[in-house]
Amino acid sequence: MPKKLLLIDGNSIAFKAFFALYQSLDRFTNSEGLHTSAIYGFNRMLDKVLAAEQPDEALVAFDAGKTTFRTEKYDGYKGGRSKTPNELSEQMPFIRELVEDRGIKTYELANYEADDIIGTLTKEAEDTGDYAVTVITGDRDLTQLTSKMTTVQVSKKGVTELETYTPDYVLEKLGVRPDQIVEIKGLKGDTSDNYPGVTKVGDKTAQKLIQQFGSIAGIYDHFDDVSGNKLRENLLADRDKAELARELATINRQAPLTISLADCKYTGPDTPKLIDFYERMDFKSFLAAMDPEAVNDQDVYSEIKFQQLTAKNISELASLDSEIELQIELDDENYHTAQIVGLALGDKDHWYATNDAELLHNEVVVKILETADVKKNVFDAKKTYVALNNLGIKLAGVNFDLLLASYLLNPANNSNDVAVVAREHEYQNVKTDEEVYGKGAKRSIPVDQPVFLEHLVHKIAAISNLKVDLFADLDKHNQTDLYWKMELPMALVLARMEIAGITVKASRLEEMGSKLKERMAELEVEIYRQAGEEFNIGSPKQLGHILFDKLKLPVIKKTKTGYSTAVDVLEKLAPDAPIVQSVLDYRQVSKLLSTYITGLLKVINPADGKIHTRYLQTLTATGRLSSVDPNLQNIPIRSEEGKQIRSAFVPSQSEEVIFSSDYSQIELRVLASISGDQNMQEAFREGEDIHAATARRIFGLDSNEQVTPELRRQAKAVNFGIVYGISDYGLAQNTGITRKQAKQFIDRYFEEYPGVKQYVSEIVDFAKDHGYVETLEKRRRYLPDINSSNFNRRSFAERTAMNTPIQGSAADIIKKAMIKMDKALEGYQTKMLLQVHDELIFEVPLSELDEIKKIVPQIMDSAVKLAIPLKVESHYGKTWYDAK
DNA sequence: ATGGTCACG
DNA sequence: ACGTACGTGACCATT
Repeated sequence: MPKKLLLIDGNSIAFKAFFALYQSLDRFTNSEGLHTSAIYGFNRMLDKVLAAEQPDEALVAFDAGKTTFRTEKYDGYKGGRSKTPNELSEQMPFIRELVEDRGIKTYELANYEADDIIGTLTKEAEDTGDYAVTVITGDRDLTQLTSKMTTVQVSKKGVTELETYTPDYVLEKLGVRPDQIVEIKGLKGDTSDNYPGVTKVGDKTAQKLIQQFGSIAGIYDHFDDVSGNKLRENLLADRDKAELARELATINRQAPLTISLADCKYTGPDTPKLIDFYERMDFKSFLAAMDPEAVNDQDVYSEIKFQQLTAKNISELASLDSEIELQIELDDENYHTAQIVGLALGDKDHWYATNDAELLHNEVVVKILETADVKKNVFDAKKTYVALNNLGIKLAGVNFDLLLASYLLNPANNSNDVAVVAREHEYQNVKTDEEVYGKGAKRSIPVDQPVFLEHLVHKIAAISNLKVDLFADLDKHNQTDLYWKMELPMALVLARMEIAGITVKASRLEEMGSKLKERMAELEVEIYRQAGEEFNIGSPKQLGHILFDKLKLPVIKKTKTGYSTAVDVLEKLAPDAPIVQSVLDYRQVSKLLSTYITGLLKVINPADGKIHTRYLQTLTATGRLSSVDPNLQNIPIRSEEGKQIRSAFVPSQSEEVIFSSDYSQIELRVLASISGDQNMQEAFREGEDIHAATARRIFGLDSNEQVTPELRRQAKAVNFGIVYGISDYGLAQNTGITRKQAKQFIDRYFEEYPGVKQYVSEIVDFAKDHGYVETLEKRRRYLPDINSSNFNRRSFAERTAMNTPIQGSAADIIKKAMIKMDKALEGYQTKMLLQVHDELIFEVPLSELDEIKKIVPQIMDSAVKLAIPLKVESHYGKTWYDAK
């Protein structure tokens, strides 16, 4: 039996694998943001080939670098190729590691390509005699190595699909012998490697010539026999090119290798290393194939023993550990109004579940829940607090919140489904709610079925299993304080605010609503009159038809689906046609009516006349909160008509006021502080108007010169632009100046604020090196696109790298303030009700007003110590509208 | 379900 | 040359 030798062209297979999976590039990333598509494809190929070949010796050859003996011969060799995408090059070191962990030798040699290494080794094998050689490549050129002893397999689409070349197959497919392939290539050249052959000679002519003459030398030896004048002319003119091309195409089979076949023993995988590698790459299917036992424990949905909790066995709970897992199951997302439909709790050895919510009132259960010394591990602490509070139970002792921890580790892992989060962290033994309850209209909770209780138990088991790992990961990220001192206490503070709710006067909204309805009817008539027909004004499609087809107004912007009718477009058209202004007015009124009048009226709780929003603590990428059902963070303020909505937001008691404090310019202060820019810090320290100060600087005004409102406006836009991650295009778009002017402004800005310039470039570098950015309090955001070869994705990631530490640190600051505030307000009747990113809103009894006026700004000011002071402004009044 | 629009910081 | 300002949620029309 001849020995089996397997030789693989590493670079070309990596390329093929990468582009085969290019569509799914985003699906193949590990938890650290590394792309893994080519690694994955490469490994699929290895699996298949190793199984098929069972080689005695194996080697994967790689290209050593850009310059080789071929580039010395011909400058342009492989010139004009676009750069290897970063998403691929970042994977190359891992492919080598993979290959070695699988027990296969890797090799590269300066000045030579992988082809030449493979060619030289096949020669050694053939000279030795007793070998069967298989070459795996993505490059057809290697088929020239085909011989009796050597087969070449070229990957087709999908990488694992291989086309096998034997000498017979080469002859059948290309019409020439393997050793003549270089002759063909000499004649026709190679566009992908960027070298020319003979003019006007392609596949067909080259094949005919070589079949007739055997080689390029043969053509010129018997030149008289060549037919066709034009062809003869070209052959004569391009003889040098043909000979050079032949040389370039020829694989060097005498490369000065420092290894030989004896060094290429295939040893099989180093199993522990390979398992570790698969784990780092998040390759679950490969892992499962390697180590089915480890997987059976974890990766398959398996039974968990539990008891149904009943009035009879409920006393057993008293003997549970001092640390338990707890899941309260609700019938609706909105935990303020939802009903409890199930409950699971227990410790590692004893799980209990029930669909009888009444059992929550049992004194044994209440005692456990309200005792802080019994630690609770949950999924979504805030939800759990509120749901239990609805029953009058004050949950205490929350320890681990799987949702919160997962969000802090990576804010992209923020699903509100236990199973989705658990799977992110490699724990599989739990199903999603959708898998158990169904989705959409079919969703129903099988309250009377064992599957339901089983599902709940699997949830708490997941929480229990992930606790140690996630705490360890938080520690690795230096996020222990972020979790314990900021986010976990925050959950309770937010729960209190949501439960408190804000009183909204329905009568006031209704009164405004009827006026708006009248106004809308008037505008409707007016618009129909000007359009000459009736149509649905709320339909961008129909409106576009009226404005641009019927009335022939100029088209300024298009959307994917048709004409854009967005405000900035309509504002440009308004001077030309009165109908446009009417449409703008109609839009404003209709927005107020549907979102803020009807919308808010729908969510006033009839029991207490209040609105209870839900803050989503684990949603945003930056660490901000968001607010839903309803969103109370976007109540109108910019237009007077809209601002009136705020007059319906009132204190819950008479003799109280709405009190509001906001951070002034918090994001720019954060920027001044983290960038260390002395000029910007000075402006803040001197208490200057930052936009005016910026205008002075970038427009070079003397200290006694007035900053005009226009200059201030422009400077303000630049300040905003910096915070958003500036680009000249974006700034121009937003301010209506030219892109060139925008660029000048930005350049001037960076000259005047050199610290900011340095910060911007350093933070982007940091992101490129680490794959993430951090806020003041170590909140982290991963930026998988930061090294993308796609300009758009990369640019977006770069802007995000600049913006996230600013926006996120501002979010950290107000969160800290809120936690301190909650403590400071103990013993007061004053209640913190709302948070709107840089603003806190309270209801304050008049009797406490004087004190609150001092306490609130003092706490907000001292939330963190920055290089420059924070500034807080406060207002109050009878309604939210009047707190200005 | 998705896209357009518009409300907020 | 590429074609964008950062972060959100609700409503409506359309598919």
